[in-house]
Amino acid sequence: MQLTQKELSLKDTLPSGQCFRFSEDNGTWTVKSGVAENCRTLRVRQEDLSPITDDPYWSEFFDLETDYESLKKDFSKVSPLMAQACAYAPGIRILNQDTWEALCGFVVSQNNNIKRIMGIVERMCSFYGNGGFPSVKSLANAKEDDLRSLGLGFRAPYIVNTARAVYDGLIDFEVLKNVDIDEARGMLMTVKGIGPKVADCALLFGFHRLDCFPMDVWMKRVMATCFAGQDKSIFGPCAGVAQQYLFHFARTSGYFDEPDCKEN
DNA sequence: GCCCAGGGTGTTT
DNA sequence: AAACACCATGGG
Repeated sequence: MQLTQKELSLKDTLPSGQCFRFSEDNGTWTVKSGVAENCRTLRVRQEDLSPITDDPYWSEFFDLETDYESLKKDFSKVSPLMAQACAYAPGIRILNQDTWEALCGFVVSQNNNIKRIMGIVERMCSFYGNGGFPSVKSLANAKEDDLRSLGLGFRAPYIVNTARAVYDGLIDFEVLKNVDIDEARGMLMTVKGIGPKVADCALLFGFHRLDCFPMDVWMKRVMATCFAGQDKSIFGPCAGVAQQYLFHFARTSGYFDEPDCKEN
């Protein structure tokens, strides 16, 4: 399979707040995914994406099966701003990540910034995962003080709660994958420390539920400013994909620095 | 010093 | 149900 930068942009996809274990050095990207001994490492450059196209695991990770050209075409009809967001970074894709890693990572993300999230996750991987992401069991048995020493702060008990809920079977990924989206959301939110935003991010990036539409501070800004009185339904059944284009555009383009953009 | 960050919980109106 | 304080921590 041939891929162009328009179809997959590493620089627009990896640092767009979906995943927290990647780095870039002189054009070479390193991505890690998965728990402990099953952790995989990808090294790839934009000029040669064959390490992704030749490997089924990474092809799925970067969601190569979904037709993003078709989605962007439909999104662009919604409004000029949506069209602008699609054109701004057309190579964004929704990552299909390890479920547990995504869920846990977005518990870390709350009231936090992406740079610091990445540092915390990296320290968690060193401390508990021998370089891979910490297993459910290791975090279910973790001491809160250890987690606080890694920088988790008030999120420390939330991590333990989440891990225990999964370890004890209260949260069952196989069940969550097969139930209605609102039910899945509700089940995740029974954990103290998982609210609507974290649940939506986990479902979008860890369960590949493309209709989930996480509303963080940036998306609240976008919707209030440019889609007042409307909701995710205007973007159709894959609204979560539109959300990622809007999120990345809002956060990196500077467009929303001075809110004079009502009519778009 | 202040405000913010891919928020959530608990309490007060 | 909507508004608010509070939560740890580092960067601007």
